[in-house]
Amino acid sequence: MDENEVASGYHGRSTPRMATRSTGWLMSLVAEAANRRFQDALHQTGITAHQLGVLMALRAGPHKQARLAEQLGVVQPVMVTLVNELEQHGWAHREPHPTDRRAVEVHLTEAGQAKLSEAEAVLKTTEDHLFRALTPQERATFHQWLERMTFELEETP
Amino acid sequence: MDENEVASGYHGRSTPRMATRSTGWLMSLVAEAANRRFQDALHQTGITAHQLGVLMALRAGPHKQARLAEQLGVVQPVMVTLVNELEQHGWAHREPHPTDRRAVEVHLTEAGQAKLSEAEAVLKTTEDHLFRALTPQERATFHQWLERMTFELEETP
DNA sequence: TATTGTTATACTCTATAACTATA
DNA sequence: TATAGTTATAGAGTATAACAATA
Repeated sequence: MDENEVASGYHGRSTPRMATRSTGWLMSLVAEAANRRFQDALHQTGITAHQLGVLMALRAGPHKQARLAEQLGVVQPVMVTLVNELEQHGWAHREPHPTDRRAVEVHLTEAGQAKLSEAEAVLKTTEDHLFRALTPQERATFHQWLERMTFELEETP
Repeated sequence: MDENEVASGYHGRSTPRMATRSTGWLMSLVAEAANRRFQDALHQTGITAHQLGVLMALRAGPHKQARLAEQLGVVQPVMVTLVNELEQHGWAHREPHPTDRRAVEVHLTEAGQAKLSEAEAVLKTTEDHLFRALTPQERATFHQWLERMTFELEETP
């Protein structure tokens, strides 16, 4: 990244210390590093972020595949692959839908629940490490500010 | 996104208000929205984030293509395409390297400088709008905390 | 022998189309 | 007519291989 870089949605690999770093650029940089760590941490448990997203949705109860795709913001063909993967790992399984014979109902298995707990524990550890530069109070304030920003983002796109 | 989602590097499209949102997940969410806005803003000026990154690097002076690729963290074939695009727009041009006959030297043109200024102005506006939920003081503190986090991230990967 | 630029190729992710079956 | 699931296909973005010219 060059010396006069500002927020651009683009991040180079090398990040020498420099004078001008806009807040938005910094945030993207940190978030990118965070996502990388989260994904690495998940990788060690053998699950992907997408797969984990499905397991999280399934914790609320069985879902139709189409509902899962809708909730997670992916198209149906992607969800087919995801549920296939979950079934191969034994973390979820398909059952015929009780009332709609077109649909399948995706269920969370016990192994899936265990993997879910494992993944979330790993993510919590990763997150604590990520925010270790902030005191608990600072981190709470940081969280509040992010909440405010998302609120505004949702109100006025 | 489901109700019990935590930081995972994955973000669904729909984001209903829910109880548990980890700080890391929130930050990724906001950063993702930020990047989307930055890219949309850039799109209106007709430049991509990657192209802008190259122009920013070129502001410090002419560069070899290989150095540009290195600095921006892309492989050389990608940089070939990027410089081609920049030349087509007239924002940069290749010249033979004065001492190394293998290399080309990429120069920023006046049109490139103008586009650079235009893009940065648009990004500044976008960023101000993005952080409008924070007071100037809060934003300054937010910035400091991010700086601290990046410092720690660089120290202990 | 290593580096520069380039082209060609492969791979990953995601998006779209098309099809069957049910509603 | 619309929806659910699936398969096949296409596209964007990125990574790798191979090459010629030069260091």
